[in-house]
Amino acid sequence: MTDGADGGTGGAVPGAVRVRFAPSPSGDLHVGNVRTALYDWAFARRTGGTFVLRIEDTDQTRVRPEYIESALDTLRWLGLDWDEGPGADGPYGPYLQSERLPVYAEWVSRFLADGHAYHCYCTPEELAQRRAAARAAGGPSGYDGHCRQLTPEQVAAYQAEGRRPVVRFRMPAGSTTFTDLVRGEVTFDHAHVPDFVLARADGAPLYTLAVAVDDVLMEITHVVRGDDLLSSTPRQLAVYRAMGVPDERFPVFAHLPYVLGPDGKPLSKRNGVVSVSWYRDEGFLPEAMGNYLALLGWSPGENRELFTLADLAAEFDLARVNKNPAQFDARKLEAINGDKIRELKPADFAGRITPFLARAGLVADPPAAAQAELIAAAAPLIQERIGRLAEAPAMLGFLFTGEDEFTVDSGDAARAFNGEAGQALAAAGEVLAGLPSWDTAAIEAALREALVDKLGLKPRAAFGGAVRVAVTGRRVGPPLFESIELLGRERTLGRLQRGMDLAATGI
RNA sequence: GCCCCCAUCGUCUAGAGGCCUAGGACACCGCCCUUUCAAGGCGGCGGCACGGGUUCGAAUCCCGUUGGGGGCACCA
Repeated sequence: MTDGADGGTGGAVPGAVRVRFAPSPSGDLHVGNVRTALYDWAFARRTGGTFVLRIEDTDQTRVRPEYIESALDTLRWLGLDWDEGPGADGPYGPYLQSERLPVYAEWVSRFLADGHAYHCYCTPEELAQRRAAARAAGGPSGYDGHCRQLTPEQVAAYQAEGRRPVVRFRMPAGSTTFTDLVRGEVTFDHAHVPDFVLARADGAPLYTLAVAVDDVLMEITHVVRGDDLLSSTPRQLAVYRAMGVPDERFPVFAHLPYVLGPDGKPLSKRNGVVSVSWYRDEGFLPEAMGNYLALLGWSPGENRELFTLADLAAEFDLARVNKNPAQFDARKLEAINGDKIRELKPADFAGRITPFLARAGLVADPPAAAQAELIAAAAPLIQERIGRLAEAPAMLGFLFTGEDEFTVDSGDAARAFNGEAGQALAAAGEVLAGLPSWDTAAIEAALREALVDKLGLKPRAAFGGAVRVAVTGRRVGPPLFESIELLGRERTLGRLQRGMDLAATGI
């Protein structure tokens, strides 16, 4: 089907490839869905093809409209732009299956007319009963073809009972073999591919119909999707044939291995946090999420792990996709996130933590000019100290908190305000009060002389203990001297005094 | 039960018969650096699921076992 000279998986004819990502909006996109979207996108970009986004919202009982918007949001956030789809009209739209119902209805009646499909009057109870019996007998337990050749009398009888029929596809005998770009050659005997339902009794089309019809009509050339759909592939191929599509024009399939939850079990709501939007809210960068997810089943080789979306678009190759499932590991994600955070230009980083500071109520939204200035000055102090943007408020809160609201962490205070704390705080206050120039170097020199040289404190105790807790409220935070400079003399002295009071009263 | 898929350190992976006494990353543990915490540097721990073949030679090929996953829906 690709007539390019190399004919390989990574070098199809530019412009000829059409790949689609087809989420069902019945929940937030989880890391597995997004990994699939990422590979779809990367494959399209790598081959110079078209990336199509199609929303599979045929099941009105499970679909929620708000999930469509959140899915689009998540893809945009990651930087996965689509060439056709919602908000990007193309020649094959509409791209919401719920807006394509007449198309499916048309194919249902054609299949009914030409014998590729038939009405099935079996009730769910009857099916369940026969399924159980078939399984007990040790055979395949799919639909048994009960309604394949109903006589007009039988049909009349069922209708007289008030039964409403579903439409089933008449799966031909034989077997299906296809070459999966990830799995290799796969064969299914049709004894295990039962006649499946195309449309419900009320006429609503099912995935089995819509997916095949749309892939054909939208001229999709590559179906790159999750492994869970591998065994449904023979059904799609059979529908293509029924539609009259010649074999050589069938899309090529590539089934991606599962992404498992942190516990090694399949993803589900009960299985840890796997919603991508949750990670966005926690301060993971889209760059990190994209990089990490790409690594779940693919590798650029040569021990390289850090790369950009652009790199992925240039290098992604389905032939290098692993066959085995990958377990999601939030710690590795956070490690990569830390790397990506440190790669940011300081101004960029400041801009990224700002929304988190605003959400925490530390600055206005948008920040006042003075606040923005302070953010810009303070951001570099924590850029290599946090793994998630959401950690910024705790690290910088002391700078943005008014003196009447400022509090000291009681646990940290208990550990820091001991023995010589009062003495150290007093010495620090004294030397800082008379410091001629207020800058980091001068502050450091003065505190070193007062606390280390004169009081004999170890640097660790002098700068990691009482003074730090009194000034910043916590034992962990940005470097002390820079923090004091940014805080200013007046506020610093006030906090040292409060620290002395606390130390004296034994908190 | 029947069918299909998968199998390298705890996790993600490199590895496409000799380059492997299996490399990297995360995590973990030491040490160094150091104003807390990080970051960074150095080192350590740790794996080819098992059993048969094929081959001069197997993590790499074949078969089986075991284990895991998926399907057998009027979900996708």
